[in-house]
Amino acid sequence: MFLSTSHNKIDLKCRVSIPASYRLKLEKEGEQLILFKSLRFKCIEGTTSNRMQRYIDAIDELDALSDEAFILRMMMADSFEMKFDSGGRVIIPETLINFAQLNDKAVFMGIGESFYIWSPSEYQNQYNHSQKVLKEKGPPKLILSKKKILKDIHND
Amino acid sequence: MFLSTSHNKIDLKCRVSIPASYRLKLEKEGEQLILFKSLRFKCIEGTTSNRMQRYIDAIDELDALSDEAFILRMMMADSFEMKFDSGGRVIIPETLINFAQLNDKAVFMGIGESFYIWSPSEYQNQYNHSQKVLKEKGPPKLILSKKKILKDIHND
DNA sequence: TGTTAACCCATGATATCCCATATATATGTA
DNA sequence: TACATATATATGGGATATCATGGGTTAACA
Repeated sequence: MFLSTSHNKIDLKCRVSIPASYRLKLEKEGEQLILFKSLRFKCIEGTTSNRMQRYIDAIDELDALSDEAFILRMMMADSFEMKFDSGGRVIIPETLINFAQLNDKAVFMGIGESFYIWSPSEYQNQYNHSQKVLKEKGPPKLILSKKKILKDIHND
Repeated sequence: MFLSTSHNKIDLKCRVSIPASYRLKLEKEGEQLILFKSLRFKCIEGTTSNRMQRYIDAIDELDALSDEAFILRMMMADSFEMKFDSGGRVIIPETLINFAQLNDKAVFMGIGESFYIWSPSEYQNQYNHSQKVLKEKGPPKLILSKKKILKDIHND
């Protein structure tokens, strides 16, 4: 799983080190790393080629003119397969840099089957927001029920 | 998989570079590149010879006189097997250039098992549409088949 | 003989590779 | 605990290969 948070530097060549623990997961599973524009947030999302393949398979099962198919195709078009250099870095495509408004710092946030790459300021916004919700509404309930899990996956 | 988007130039000889990552996929799988008129959009569709073979096989499964079979045969008739030059370019057949109304620019849009070649303006339409849908309806919910999701939960 | 595809080589921009160094984490020792 | 050493990770920069593109020359063919 992709877990933990780390703040890494983006150098002048748009290179950034992917956290070693993320790399290890990919390596163990023999997976490629895919980066794409998040459908929900102003951030980059990273996941395995295997998981991306499942989205691709889903396209074939949809009506090609449906709204879902349009969005999924655009998601694929905004996806990139990453290659690591010997130091475990990747070059983040310009499209994604612009989309997530990244400068010289990237915040990696592991969320299980995928991870997010935020600009420090967007990350702070999201963090503050979640703290606020936590304070107002209390911790989420029923987090392990099957219903909730299905709902989460569908919203994913 | 075919992923990512790139804007390449069509020169005076109707040559255009196929994105290197697409070529790599074809090469790794020992596949030829097939281009044909999209059945649904004003664009060229590209895929592997293997996938095209599956379309052909599908015809045999259908009632020979059905509309579906007819449409698939029409698709075959306007399909072209591409040859690469030493620089990774192909010459796009005039029929396809006209069909997709291409001029001096081609937008390659990878969508997994295949890719589209759009004129910049048609691509922009497609992009705008998907952004509009995303904004109005939010990310698609039922994108992964239920069978797979249940299987994944049990495997977790 | 004219048209067009196939082949060849050139070039600027950029990604990839390689090696060096800095920082962080872990391990060992007093 | 304090400090030193070792190992893993993150970062910097220069050399080299690759990519997208342009243009010319030869080969195929009607």
